[in-house]
Amino acid sequence: MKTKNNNLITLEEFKEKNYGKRGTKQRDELEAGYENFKIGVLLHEARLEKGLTQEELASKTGTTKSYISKIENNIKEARISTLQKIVELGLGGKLELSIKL
Amino acid sequence: MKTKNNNLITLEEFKEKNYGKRGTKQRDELEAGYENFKIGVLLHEARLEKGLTQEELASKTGTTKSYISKIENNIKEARISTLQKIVELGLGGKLELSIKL
DNA sequence: AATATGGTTTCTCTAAAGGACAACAATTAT
DNA sequence: ATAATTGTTGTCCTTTAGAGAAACCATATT
Repeated sequence: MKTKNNNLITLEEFKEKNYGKRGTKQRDELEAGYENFKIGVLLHEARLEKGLTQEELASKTGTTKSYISKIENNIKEARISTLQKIVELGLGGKLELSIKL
Repeated sequence: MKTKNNNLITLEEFKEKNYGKRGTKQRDELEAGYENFKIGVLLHEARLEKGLTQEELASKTGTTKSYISKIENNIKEARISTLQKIVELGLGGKLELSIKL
């Protein structure tokens, strides 16, 4: 039996790693949804929920795990169309975008 | 008195022009929210609500009206960060993004 | 007819970013 | 210890965003 979620870090660990502990400015802004888009967190979260590795997600989408990693860590800003592809083909989900006035 | 909304085409006209009349495949997909993001429509709609011209929106954002036009017509795919800038600085709104699983 | 306004389209150009590949680090299992 | 799995990071090449300016079209106004 193939063990899943072996080395998958938790969302909390991920957030702390990238944005610091709760209580710090950056982290609070993230939780509140302010600041720049942290699409990486969204994607990371969604991937965890599906129990997929970066590699699995990548292969489903025709991209690479390194690229997935960079998106999740906000090192690269993926195109909307690319995000869409990843979310739909890779996660079977839907990317939603709206403008609040 | 400066007349506003002179030559602003309506959203319906805009959609019909770019995606065809209601009942056509492409247009129906648009209305249903499927297919690629029609972020252009969202932006166009938001701009109309604010009663701004492309030029006004452009100058507030430090970009050009030709660029705004291209985004609205899905000729260029704006970066998320750029969209954010336009929505926040230009329209005083907020760009929202989410992943639905 | 001419002028003004709003929008579309075409062109050129360059700095920036997308995205792939491979090597690397870190954790866990054997 | 070592091998396997997951994720990160450095390098590299190619594509494109986005600026800038211009011409063009449509509609409305004088």
